[in-house]
Amino acid sequence: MNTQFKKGVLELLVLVIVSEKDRYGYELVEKVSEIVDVNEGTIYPILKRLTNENYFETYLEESKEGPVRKYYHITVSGKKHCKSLLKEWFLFENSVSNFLKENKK
Amino acid sequence: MNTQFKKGVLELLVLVIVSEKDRYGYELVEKVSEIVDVNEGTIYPILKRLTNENYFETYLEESKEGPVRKYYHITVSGKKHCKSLLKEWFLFENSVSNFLKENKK
DNA sequence: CCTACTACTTGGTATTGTCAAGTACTATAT
DNA sequence: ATATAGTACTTGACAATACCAAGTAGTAGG
Repeated sequence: MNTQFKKGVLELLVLVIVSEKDRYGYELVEKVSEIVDVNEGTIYPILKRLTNENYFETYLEESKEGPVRKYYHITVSGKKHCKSLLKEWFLFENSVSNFLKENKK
Repeated sequence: MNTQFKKGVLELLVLVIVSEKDRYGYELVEKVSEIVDVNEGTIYPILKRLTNENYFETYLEESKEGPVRKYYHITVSGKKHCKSLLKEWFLFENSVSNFLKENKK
């Protein structure tokens, strides 16, 4: 799958998934992978970035199946950011796909 | 508009526009701008790249309204590339948008 | 001859994804 | 007890692509 298409979109997917409920990194990698192929080394930096930008807050929780998990919780600012990214994505996607569909004819 | 969303998509738009008929650079900048905001300095490097990869052939033609125009013509290999990128885009776009729409509920 | 529009080029920068390797914990089987 | 597999996270070097700004140059109109 074209790597470039994912740029920016992975951030949006992560935001939406964490919006739904708190998640830990490894879980996010799996969730996102169900939608598009993605690498661990891609998701963790996104989480770090979004946390630095105050879109996420984190806390630790022990697990019986392995090492401690770092959970991500979306902040108010994160929700706003998510909403505005969502809007932008649909605007973008619509204008691109409409153009492409028209030009296919 | 989110810069990152455009990554890879601009190449696809350029390929589709040139598929329809031969175009020169400046014209392409205008055409693409109708779909998504874009910079001159972004389109020209794409054209150079696609030409280097033998997806385009070029020829010069004089113009009455300004300097000589460099026209881009799509090659057989370019058409193939365009088709496969189109497929990838729709696969990608569909799985992302479907997920986002479901998660909005 | 000055300005605007057309047309293309180039160089430096920022962002983001990939790959590969490494650390470390738990559970299960040998 | 130890080797393996699965879970969980981190890091660093690298590649691709978009942006901005500036520069070159031709044509047309005031």
